[in-house]
Formats: sequence, structure tokens, C-alpha cells
Amino acid sequence: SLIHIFFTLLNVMEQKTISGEWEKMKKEINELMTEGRDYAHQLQSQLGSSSSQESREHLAKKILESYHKSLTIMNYSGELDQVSPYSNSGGSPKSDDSDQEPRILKSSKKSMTRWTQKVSITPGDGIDRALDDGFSWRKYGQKDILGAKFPRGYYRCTYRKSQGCEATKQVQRCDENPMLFEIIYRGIHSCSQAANVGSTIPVQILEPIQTQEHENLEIVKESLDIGHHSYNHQAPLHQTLHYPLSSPPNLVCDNAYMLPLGDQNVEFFGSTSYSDLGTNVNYDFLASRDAGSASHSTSNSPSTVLLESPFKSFDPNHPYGGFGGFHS
DNA sequence: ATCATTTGACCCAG
DNA sequence: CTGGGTCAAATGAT
Repeated sequence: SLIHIFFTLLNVMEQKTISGEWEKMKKEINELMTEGRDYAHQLQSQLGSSSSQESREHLAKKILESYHKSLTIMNYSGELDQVSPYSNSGGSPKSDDSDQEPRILKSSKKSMTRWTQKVSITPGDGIDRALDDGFSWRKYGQKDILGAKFPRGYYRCTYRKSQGCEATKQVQRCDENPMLFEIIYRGIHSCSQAANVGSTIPVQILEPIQTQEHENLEIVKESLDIGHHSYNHQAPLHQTLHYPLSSPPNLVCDNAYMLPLGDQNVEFFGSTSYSDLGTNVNYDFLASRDAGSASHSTSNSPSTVLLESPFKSFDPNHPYGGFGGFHS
């Protein structure tokens, strides 16, 4: 399944192969992902045999590493292995310079991937259940928006401080249809929780081309950051092998492709493709109900998620569909 | 005590 | 200046 996910991420990359800056990022990420895939392959082949525990842990660690680095790049368009500019060798770290501020690396929000989802709640059900996407979010603001009946909520990943995860989302209730919520996600989770939420990466749909395509491509502008990130690369390994729960029980795409999810402990996965600018991309997703895991939220009831965009046909012959054995 | 949400103040791009 | 986004102190929940 790790391999599977890697391929998926690679595919997501494909989609944005346009801008120059992005090309560099893409190259780096490709290397990282390829490396990760190789490790995953190794790991896979070791699973059957009786290899040493250490060996496997090492591989898993390597995989996580390249994963984490890739995500970091995607989020910040930054550089790899950024060493704090303050990690000078010897000497007093502080000098008598007047202009000293961590302006070195600034994170630009514009460069983060962004996509939208529309979530519909079901009448008899709690809103929070419907809006739960498997991640832990912390609300940090709310604003009344011009001519909008409902305020907009601003959330960021709970693990922002502890793990430097920059993922963010904002939730806006629709004026006309209060049953609908439009959720804008920004940034990809780099926190450990990302590994637990299966459908995250796959379901990420880039914002459909807006008015001007050109503008859209600008999203890939450059910007640097990372500096003050104190996430440890020795992130938890124990949680990497399953991909439980992700979203609401029901997934609905605008082409009426529907994935009903029953009660607890049901799991499914599928794939679909999405094409954009002539590039075909496959999205795979998996979701499973796993009572009492990962998410701290209390969700557990039906709701509906509408993937707003150009979801195309279901593709049973997905190139990598052979890896159907999730959760193995 | 720690962690989350609320809410007006503050910041800043347009 | 305005309005969207964020900060942070106060407040609430555990």
C-alpha cells in the first residue's frame, strides 16, 4: 500500500508540470518519491520473508523520511535539508547586527496547493460529524464575510506547533443552501496524522481552473521557508502501516459515482481519474471505518461529501490498481 | 494545568 | 480605506 500511495503522489505531481519553478520542485520530489518507492519495494519483499525487525524499521523510516521531505517541498516550495542559518560553527551565535530577524525564509501561502470540497450535511445529523474529515483542526478565527449570511471559519492543523504542519482549511456555509459547506483546504499535511488519514492525498483536488488559467499557474511561484520548524524526522513509525478512517461515510462525486459506507469497520477503496489541461491523473482513495482510532473527533455518522470538481469516469483499469491489497 | 474556542484587535494587499 | 485573514487574550472545556 505504501507503494501505491507513492505512485498516487507521483501522479498528483504530474498535474502541475508547467511552471519553471515547479519543474525544479518536481524533480526533487520525483527523486524523493522514487527513492521512497524503492525502499517500499524492499520493504514489501521483506515482509514475506523473515527479515530482521531492525531492517524493516529502517526501511519504514527511510520511506517516512522521503515522504516527509516531499510533503515539505509541496507545502513550502522550499529546499530540502534546510539547516537553520543560525547553526553556525562555534563562535557566539549572536552578533551585534541590527537587522536580525528570521526573515530568511518566509512561507508564502500562495504557493501552497489548494483545493475545495463541498460537504453536505444530512438533516438529522450533527454538523461537526459531517464536517469531520479525519484530521484534527484547531479553529483560530472566524470572520463575517461581505454579503455572506454565515461567517467563515478558519482552521489550522492541530499539530502546527508540535510538528510544523502547515495544513489549513476554511469553512464557509453556503448562503443559498445551508446544508452545504464549502471547505477550502490549503497545504498538505506533513504531520504524523497524515499517515493515518487514507484518502487525504488522493482526494485532494486542485482548484479547478478559474477565470484565467495563467493566473492559476502562478500558484507555483517561488517562495522559501521552513526555518523554524522543529519537527522530528524520527516521527512515529508505529502508525504508518494502516490507513484508517478518512472521511464521512458517504462519498459522492458529481458524476453520481457513489460509495456508500456502512457502519463500523467497513473499508473500501477505489480509484477515479481526473483530467486537467490534457494531463490525466488518477486518484485513488481509500477509506475505512475504524472505530476509535486516529481522529480525536467524535464523528461516526452518515453525511455526504461532494467533490466539487471535474471528477471523471471511474477507471477500473487503473494502472496501479493491482495493488488492491490495502491494509494487507 | 493543558488544550480548545471565541472574539475584537491588528495587519496588510488590493 | 476596506475587507479578508490572523493574532492573542479571555473564556470555556477536560
